[in-house]
Amino acid sequence: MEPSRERRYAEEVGVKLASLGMTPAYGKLLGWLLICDPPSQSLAQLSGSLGLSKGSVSTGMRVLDRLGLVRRVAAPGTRGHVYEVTPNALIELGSRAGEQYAAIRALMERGLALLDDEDSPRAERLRVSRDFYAFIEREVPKLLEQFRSEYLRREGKGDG
Amino acid sequence: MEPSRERRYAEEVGVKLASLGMTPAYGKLLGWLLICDPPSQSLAQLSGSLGLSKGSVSTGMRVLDRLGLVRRVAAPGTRGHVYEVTPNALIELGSRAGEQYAAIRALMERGLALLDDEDSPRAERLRVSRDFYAFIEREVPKLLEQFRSEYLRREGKGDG
DNA sequence: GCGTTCGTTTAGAATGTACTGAACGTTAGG
DNA sequence: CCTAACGTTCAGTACATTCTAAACGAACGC
Repeated sequence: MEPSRERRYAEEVGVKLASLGMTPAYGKLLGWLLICDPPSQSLAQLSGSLGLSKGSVSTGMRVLDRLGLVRRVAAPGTRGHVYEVTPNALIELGSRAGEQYAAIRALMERGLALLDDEDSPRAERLRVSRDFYAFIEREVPKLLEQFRSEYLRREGKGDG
Repeated sequence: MEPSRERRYAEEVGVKLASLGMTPAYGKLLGWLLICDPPSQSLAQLSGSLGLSKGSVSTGMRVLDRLGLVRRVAAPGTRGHVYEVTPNALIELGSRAGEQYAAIRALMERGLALLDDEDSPRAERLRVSRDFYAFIEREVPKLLEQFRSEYLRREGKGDG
């Protein structure tokens, strides 16, 4: 049987997120939760729809949960839970990029400390890099805040 | 024999860049070129200093070259070439992040197209994400330009 | 024109990663 | 208490990646 368009979309998101450090299976889960109907699904549903083992779904959801991309909610009536993507999941994801920049800046500092003379021409390559990442590190949070106030606040949206 | 501080630094950079999609060996090469003395080194020197095979260094330098992080220069006198890191290597690297954002935005668009009604509440999660990445995609180039004019131009630096 | 040095390419080995499947708690209803 | 549904954990396997080593090509000095 041909996989559905929705299924293939989840697959694509999985591939993309894999290239960003997540595993394909976990990215697939996130992709599916972005478009699935109903938007909240149980472990069994996810496992079935995506052809993943219960184990993969279980650990996958835990990982996504700890990253703040997904959340468990108690399912009313039936026992057990149901998972759904958080409204700002991908914003959360994008915001995290800032940490990477900080790590690189730290590496540049360490490199400079290694050279005899931080002011020598030889140290130029490291100084420029450090200053660049320091700049990014400083500006990115401002950018995020700008988006929040210009967009989210204007539209009166929250993340529950 | 205990590895030198420089060698260990290269190693660290390798690990970090590996977490960003590069392979450890290639990241190691870049790390070494950031701090080594002399700053331009031959394939044989790199291979020896870092304990990598000639093959790894050869392909690694080609990859780094195509990414604009490193360049070959003809060595005067002796036959053969010599490699050095470009002054703005890590800036180049950081700037490339913008492409990732564009790819994610495209994915969000595709997701929206998959839903029956793009304006439905169900589509909210995707709309917000799309708008966020579009915002970032728009703002990041401005930020890079800002850095160039405020820092590089002020200091009168170029990348040859 | 040969020998030597420099660099590239590729097959293969070693290592690491992602996912499954099955065994194991846990909770709730009958 | 017993059974069944639900979820978690973990050992093992299949797969992919990374690096090496060795064969190969190209350029220069003699």
